[in-house]
Amino acid sequence: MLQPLPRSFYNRDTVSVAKDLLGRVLVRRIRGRNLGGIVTEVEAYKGAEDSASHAYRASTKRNEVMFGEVGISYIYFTYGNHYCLNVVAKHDSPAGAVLIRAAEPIRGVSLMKKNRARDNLFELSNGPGNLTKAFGISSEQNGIDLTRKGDLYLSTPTPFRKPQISTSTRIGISSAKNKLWRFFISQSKFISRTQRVG
DNA sequence: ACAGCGATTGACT
DNA sequence: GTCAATCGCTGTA
Repeated sequence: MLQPLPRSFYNRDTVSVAKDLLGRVLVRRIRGRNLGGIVTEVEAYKGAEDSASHAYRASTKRNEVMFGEVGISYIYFTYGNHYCLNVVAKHDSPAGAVLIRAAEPIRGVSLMKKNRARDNLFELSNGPGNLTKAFGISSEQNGIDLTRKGDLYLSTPTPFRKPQISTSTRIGISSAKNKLWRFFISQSKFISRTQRVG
């Protein structure tokens, strides 16, 4: 039985949580079917100290969960097309979240292929927008408590070995480009496209 | 009220 | 490699 990661897991520095999420499993239950994927790529976003973060300025309708309790999902809509999944994670700071950018599908692959209208295993959840589409995640899942064993949570697979981690700058941002807050499993083939260096 | 653009993607040259 | 799609958020008026 896979138990959700506890609240304390997310009550740490955002960057530490981001790295520690690599190799964990994302679980999604949708209409009685289960989907699962090993997290392979993440990015950390902080608050007032991070100009690339949605929480760089004050709390708004969109980013309010980033200022709230840790272990809660933060899902936003972007580029008129895509949803991105984050987990609120921070310690002694007002806001912070980890963007889940890619995963290796391990359960419910056929449904993911249907959701993505694609057959290639490596293209199902290789990017934040693709991942949410494969897992059937939209703004309806914003604000979910990921420490409860519900329709969406993160857990530790068995067996679990801490993966080797590569680091880089974050993708698609126009400020704070110097921060090395993107982390991914070294050599993984399940990484957002053209970003596999390392 | 409105212009500009984004934590992206897929199609195309 | 390059670029359009698409709409909600944000800053400015």
